Amino acid sequence: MDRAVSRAFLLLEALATAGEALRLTDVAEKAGLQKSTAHRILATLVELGYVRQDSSGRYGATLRTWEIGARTASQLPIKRVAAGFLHGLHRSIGETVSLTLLSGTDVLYLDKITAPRPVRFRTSVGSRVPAVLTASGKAILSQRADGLDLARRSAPQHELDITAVDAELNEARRRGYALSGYSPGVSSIGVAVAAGGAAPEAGLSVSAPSERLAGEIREHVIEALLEAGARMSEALARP
Amino acid sequence: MDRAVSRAFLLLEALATAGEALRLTDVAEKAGLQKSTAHRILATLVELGYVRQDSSGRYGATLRTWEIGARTASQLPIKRVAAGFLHGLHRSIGETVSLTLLSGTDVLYLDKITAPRPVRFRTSVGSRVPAVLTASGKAILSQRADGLDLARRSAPQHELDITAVDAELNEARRRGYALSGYSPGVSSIGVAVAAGGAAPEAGLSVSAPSERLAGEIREHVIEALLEAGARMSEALARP
DNA sequence: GAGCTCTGTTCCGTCAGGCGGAATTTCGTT
DNA sequence: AACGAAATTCCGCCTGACGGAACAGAGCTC
Repeated sequence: MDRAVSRAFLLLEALATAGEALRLTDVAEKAGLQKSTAHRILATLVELGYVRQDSSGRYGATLRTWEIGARTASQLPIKRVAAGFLHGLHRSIGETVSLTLLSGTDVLYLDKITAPRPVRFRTSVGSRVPAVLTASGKAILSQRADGLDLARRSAPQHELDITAVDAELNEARRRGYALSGYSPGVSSIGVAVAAGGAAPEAGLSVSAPSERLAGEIREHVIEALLEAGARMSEALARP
Repeated sequence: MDRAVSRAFLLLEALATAGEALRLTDVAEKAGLQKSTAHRILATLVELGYVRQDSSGRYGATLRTWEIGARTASQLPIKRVAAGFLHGLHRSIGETVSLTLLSGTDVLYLDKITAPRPVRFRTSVGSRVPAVLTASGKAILSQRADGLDLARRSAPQHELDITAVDAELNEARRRGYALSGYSPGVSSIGVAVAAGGAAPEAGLSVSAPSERLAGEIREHVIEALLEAGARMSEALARP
């Protein structure tokens, strides 16, 4: 366990999370390091191009991390395969559509096409949300043997009613899709995507202000999602 | 200069660039490290969650890097400001629109809304292209004092005709927009965006198959881009 | 503008821990 | 079972990371 390496990533995460440029003292404190240690490692990161120092001496993360991260993400087969389905859904529905990936007990927003009329809430690409709170997350959990366990372990601070969750997952499994409305006024509908009979890891979802997902539109959205989910699962199955 | 830190990033970049999982021997060679050194640092990265090892022992980058990079990118003011203009352009034009940022002599694709009818070429978000080869890059260079110098230093392998580039940049400065067609069959039109009279760093562009950017549509696109560029420059100027 | 304070930067003696060549284990192949 | 290639572990050497403290410098107060 190279200590300097793990400390470098501590610093990088501290800077990336901050959103604004930080003073050395603050970065050091946030990462729990001595000032001189933080200073030396930051100098290394600056030299490597991952961090830069503005004229007033403050440190901030550069886009370098984003660049190499984007390279990793763009090469994911699932993202390539999903692109066409996301476009198809977006075209036929006209609302925000997302691709999510199960990561531990959370769901990671991998890609997204936002509606022209923007939705109030903002889950940006790259963000993490407890799976049990999202529509696509619930759809994924509902089709996994360890689904209820994942739900229990995720979001403990949200004091879930686990029997209600169990019922909801059963219902979702039966119907093939799941709902969510943890953000007030915004509704989502999600389905799971699985590669060749394996436990599903990915999901597709549509989000919009609740009133725009009502009535017959809702039926249309559900139908489109179910079909996209099934087709995408097939597409993933063949190599 | 912490050696282990710089080596850790060498390894991470090697894995992110690879696209597929690599064997220890190959990663070590690609990064120019001893196998045992690479092994130790990779173990650290695995422990930190940036790398994972599949069942056959191969190493690959996880989405962790992408996650923290996305956090950095999503907090960029320029990206937030641009979102509305990108949507507006996309709605009125219906083709692929991009937001680029000058980074050294290159242009970085920061954001993008792709057309439903996809374009042949793929410059994905996060990719880097010599500024002088792109429409928005040329628009940016044309309005900078160091523009010609940046053009000369970028893409030396493309053996540019520098007098032709100079003429093109002058023309772009005069008109307010620049053109590109370095990818055969695909045309782009780009404009620069500058915050409050400073040298421009960002650009907006529209890309489409050449035949879809001809005739009166072309005039419409140019007009929309010029207006979006001007409005966005204003929006950036006020804090 | 002198004095004060708070911060970034540099220094340096100590010694933990990174280094890498080599030995060992594991795994896949014939 | 035997072989080869790769991954992993070992271990002695010694570099270079560590952090407390000293230094420099910007900004603020009175």
